[in-house]
Amino acid sequence: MANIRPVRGTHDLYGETIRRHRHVIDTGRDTARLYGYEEIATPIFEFTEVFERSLGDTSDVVTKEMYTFEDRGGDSLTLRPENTASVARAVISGGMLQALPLKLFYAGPMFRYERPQKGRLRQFHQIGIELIGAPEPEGDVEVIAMGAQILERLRIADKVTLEINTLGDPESRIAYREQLVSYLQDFRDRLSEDSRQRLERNPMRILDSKDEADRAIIREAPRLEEQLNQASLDFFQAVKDGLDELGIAYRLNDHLVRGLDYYTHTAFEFTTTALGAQGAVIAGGRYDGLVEEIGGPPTPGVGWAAGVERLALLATNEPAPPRPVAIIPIGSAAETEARKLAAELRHAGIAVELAFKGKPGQRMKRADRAHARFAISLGDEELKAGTVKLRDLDTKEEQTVDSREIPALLKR
RNA sequence: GUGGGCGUAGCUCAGUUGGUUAGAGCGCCAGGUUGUGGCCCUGGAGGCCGCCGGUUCAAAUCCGGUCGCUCACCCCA
Repeated sequence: MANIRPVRGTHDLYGETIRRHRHVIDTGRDTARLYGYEEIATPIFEFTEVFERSLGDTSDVVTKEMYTFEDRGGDSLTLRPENTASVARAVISGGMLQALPLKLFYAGPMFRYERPQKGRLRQFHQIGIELIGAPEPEGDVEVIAMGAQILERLRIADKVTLEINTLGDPESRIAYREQLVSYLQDFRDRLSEDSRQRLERNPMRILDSKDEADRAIIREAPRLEEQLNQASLDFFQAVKDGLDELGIAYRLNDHLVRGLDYYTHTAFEFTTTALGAQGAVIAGGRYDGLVEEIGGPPTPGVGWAAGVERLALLATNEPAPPRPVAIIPIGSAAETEARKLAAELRHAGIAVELAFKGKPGQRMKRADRAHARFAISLGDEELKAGTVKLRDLDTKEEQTVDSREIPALLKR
């Protein structure tokens, strides 16, 4: 029996789990609507090049986490590990850059070849937004505010902390990186093995190392904020002021970094301590160099992605599903009438639970299990009189009513 | 890729120093109740004890391997 199973790191979603999942996505989508963001759905796979160019060929995602395969035509394709690159590609492909700024929302599955653990899967789901073509810090603020509002609406804002940092503009960041590398070179032998590799590939990541020895070295390292030019400082200040205006609390974290060159200015994460080792539930930042990197004109952008599974693990108080009405025919003559009534109610927008078979007692039990609010029963007597019995399953009150009144009665 | 924990019914789990037909609770199906649910009672279905091999008169139990799940590292949502 254990022979047939889903692929490692993938899950079937049903019942309670998918209800929570849907709740997260619906909340995100509706909140995006409030901010004027339009939904976009891109394919779940792209030419491999799209991700290689956008994520950089040294990043972990590209070097060991992509689901890459060759199709029958010999093209190298990759299941999307994240959606920002796809959206940027779509925006270029579709000529959408003519009308900036673009405000986009997406939801869908992403794929990374990793060992699964709590809050981490091979197929997982993200919702996200991208604000493309807005260079202003007000854009960063809007995007962060939307994330905060989604957390509020999910009623998990109290479990999550917003952390922000700035990487500065390209000039500041490049200057800092050189300074950091030259500092760290002196401690090369004392760095952890992981960090020695990061020194080549992604030195800013070392700032976020969990290794004790690394941390000691980092404490004395030059600070990015000391390298920021005035434009970068002004930008970051504007973002912070904007958050303050909206009453959005945040914590500065100067170890919060992004590795790739096209990331600029703001980096932020909404993190929690409630999900084991996976702290980030929403993560994003400004990526002013990305669109150009994958072949479009220089175009600024800012956005974030949120892990649906992670949010769903936190948002355990999703609303109860709406309760249907059960129809219970008694005797074969009533079956036809029951089906007609069910059709009528369903066309009136009322959810109906109608069992295909069973004795009245069994059907009543089924109604109960479907959490029906009312049970409508009808047998020979009712057929003759043109009535049905309407039973309130919570109070057990039962009344005989004219069957023509039913839709109106239930609509209330 | 590396390390820890765990694999017995759909689910949560018992199962003594190896010893007959492997159990419970919940859930499921049916009956008690041929026109009325939740509670109760009775009965039933459902297990290659993850898989392969070894030790033994005898293995769910001991040993080896393997597969899977899970948590953690790296990295990330």
